Order: sequence, then structure tokens, then C-alpha cells
Amino acid sequence: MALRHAVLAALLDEELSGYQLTKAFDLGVANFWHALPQQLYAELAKLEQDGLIAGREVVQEARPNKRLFQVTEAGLAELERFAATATKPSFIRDDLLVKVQSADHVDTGALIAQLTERAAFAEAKIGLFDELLRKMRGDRSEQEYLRHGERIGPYLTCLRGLAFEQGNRDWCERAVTVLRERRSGSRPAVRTTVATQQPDGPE
Amino acid sequence: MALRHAVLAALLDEELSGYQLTKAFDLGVANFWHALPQQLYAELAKLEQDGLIAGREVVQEARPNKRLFQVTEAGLAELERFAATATKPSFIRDDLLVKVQSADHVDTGALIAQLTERAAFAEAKIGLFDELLRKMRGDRSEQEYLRHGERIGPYLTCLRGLAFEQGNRDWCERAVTVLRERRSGSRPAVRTTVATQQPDGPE
DNA sequence: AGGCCCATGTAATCTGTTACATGATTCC
DNA sequence: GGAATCATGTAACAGATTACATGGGCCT
Repeated sequence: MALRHAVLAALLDEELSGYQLTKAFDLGVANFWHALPQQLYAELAKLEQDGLIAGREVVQEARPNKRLFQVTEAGLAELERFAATATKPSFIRDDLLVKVQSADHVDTGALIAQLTERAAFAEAKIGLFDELLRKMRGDRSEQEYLRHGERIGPYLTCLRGLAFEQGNRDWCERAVTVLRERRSGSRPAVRTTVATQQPDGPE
Repeated sequence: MALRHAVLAALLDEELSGYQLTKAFDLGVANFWHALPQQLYAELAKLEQDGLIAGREVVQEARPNKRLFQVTEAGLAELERFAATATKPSFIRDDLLVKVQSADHVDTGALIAQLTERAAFAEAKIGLFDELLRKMRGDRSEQEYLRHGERIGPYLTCLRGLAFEQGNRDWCERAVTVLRERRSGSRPAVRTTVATQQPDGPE
């Protein structure tokens, strides 16, 4: 039950509509969580029912009306409670890693193409994060902002997002280099035969 | 539909039983994917039904019998096909980031405790990854292994896992430092009032 | 005697994804 | 005239987590 809290956390900084939330959680940034529009609209409805957020209608002329949501006192209390509970470690779950894991047995050309694409995607996100951090800092130095800036939460999660994407980019580039080098000195890929394991043998 | 392929990828290197697979996917390493035992047993059953893996019974005396699974030619073909499909980017989804995002509004003591715990967890995984990499390399240098080592796939995913956990550790430590410094120069946390947004106003 | 490791699952529930739906306005 | 943006959903399905179940052997 954490999307719930991710939405609350996102609404702490500013009042947002469902649509604006989807922008933050979808492509673009998604610093600290990711979710699709459908999930967000559903979650907003539940949160409002439970009194953790309050919505107010904003009538617009040129565009459809929208509802802006704000965290209530009860919502803040719920976040506080959540923040105090123990946190389970998070795990990697990435299709690209699965593909690279099988690099010895599949076509590396396809892998190289996908690693290159991912590196470019990571680079783009790095740019977005850099810009976001600069905006938050304004004219202050990072040192200064970390000590006294308001919104240290968003700043820190953004730093994690940045480092994560830098890690992605660097790894993808390295993997591409390695796979290319190996292809130039290529021998045909051979299916390795599995040794027969004896009952109760040493593991 | 990617757990399927993660299991296939894990079985490429060696024949494993369901139980042994759970060890690889659960705590411990989980270099490139994570899953619980129940999912794995279910997935193994489906994969066998579909002819992508083949199991053979190993009778044991001192322990319960087990079934070891091996990827079939059809399974390898399926992985090959999977590796050639486009890969969607993966996103962060971590409760700890959600908590840190709300750092300006919740008790930072609890956050510091959890960040410290996570840093320790990351450190432990770093140790495991280091050891795994050393084992794969044997007496060869990393340069040498990257160029000519067998099992480059597992080596590369392990490198990503290592970098990811180093990123976690570094970020957690930094966040702890920042939050501590701010606490020492502490003023009471104030609930910021949200500015009222006008219809069709600039966004 | 109690707890952990091996070994394998079922069942219920919760979460996330894919596909589909609607309708006005603004930009090219 | 067609695509993109704003704005909000419903329905069906796939994937993941939590809880529960079983049973022998080994270690302290």
C-alpha cells in the first residue's frame, strides 16, 4: 500500500489535479515512484473517500474543469505513520537486465541496440533531473541548499533519481563496449552442456 | 511476462531446482530480478507445461527429493525472441524514496534510522556482489574477463547490481548527513499553506 | 524440545498493466 | 483536417504479495 503514500507525498508540495499528477508520475520525471493515469485517478478517489485528501473544483472556460487536491491533516498523519514503519529493501526488476543476463546465449546485436537506446533515455532523464535541481536551488550553491533549502525531501529524491540514471547510462555504455569488443574477436556461440548432478552431491 | 524470461535466463548457466532458484531470486543476490518462492514454483510449472524447460527427478536419501530444471531448445528460442523485442525503461519504485520525499513534513528521526538501515543492507549486498564477481573472474583481471571470460551476461548484470547498491549506500549516507545537519540547526517544522490557484492561471 | 534448512506447493488478496471510452480546444 | 493537450475515467487481465500448509532431517 505505497502508491497511496506516494500520492500524498506528491501533494505535499503543491495542490495538483489528477492530470497534473499523471504528468509527474508518468514519463518525464517520476523521481520517487511511477504510476499510470488510471491508477492515480483511482487512488485519488479512494484517498478522498478516506478523507486523506480534499478536492476542490476549479471551473475553467477554455478547458475542461478540473479538481485540485490537497492533503488534509488526517492525510499528513497517515504519512507520518507510514514514514515511521520499517522499510523493506527494494529490488531491481528490469527486462533489460534479464536480456543481458542471457548475453552468452542470444544475439548480441539486438542487445547492443537496446543498451544504446537505454543509454540515450538515461541521458535525457539526467538532463531533466539536472534542470529540476537547478530550479529548486535557484542561485544558491548545492551545499547551501542542502543545509537550509526548503523542500529538502524533493531535492534528495531527485538526487537519487539523477544518480540512478547516471548509473544506468554508464553501465549501458560499458556493456555496449564490452559486447562490441567481444564480437570483433568472435567465435560462434556454443550451447554449453550441463554437467549431470549426482544425488546428494556437494552444492 | 518477464518473470518467465528471468527464470529461463537463470537456468541457462546451470540446472537448478525450484528451491535453489528461490535462493537466487530471494534475499542473497537477486542480481537481475526478484521473485518469491510461490511465483517461482508456479512459473516453473507453466514453463515445463509449455515445453520451455525440462525437469528431471533427483532422488535423495537424507533430504526430500528434488527436480532439477534445464532450458530446452524451445526455451532458448523463446529467450532469443524476447531479447530481440523492444525494452521499456524501468522505473524506480521504492518506499524509502516516498518517505524521504516527505522529509519536510514528517519526523526526520525515523527517516535517519531507516536510511542508516538501508545503507547497511546495501553494504552487505556490495560485499556479496564483490565476492561473486571475484569468483567468476577467478585469477583473471577484470579487463581480461570482460574480453574473454565465459558467462559475460551474469558478470555484466552483477556489475549493474553492484553499482546500484553502491548508489544506494552513497545516497543513504549523504541523506543522513544532510538531515542530521539540518536537525542541529533546527526550527520547528511548519505546515506550508498552499497558494490558492486561480482558474486558467499560468502553470 | 524448539528452531532452522530442505523442498514444494495452494488460496486469497492486492497491485499494476493493457485496452478502451469520451469530448472540447489548441496548434500545425 | 489531423494531431496533441487537457481532463477523467471503466473493465478486463496479468503479475506480485501475504497467509497458510506439509513433513522429514539436522543442530543445539
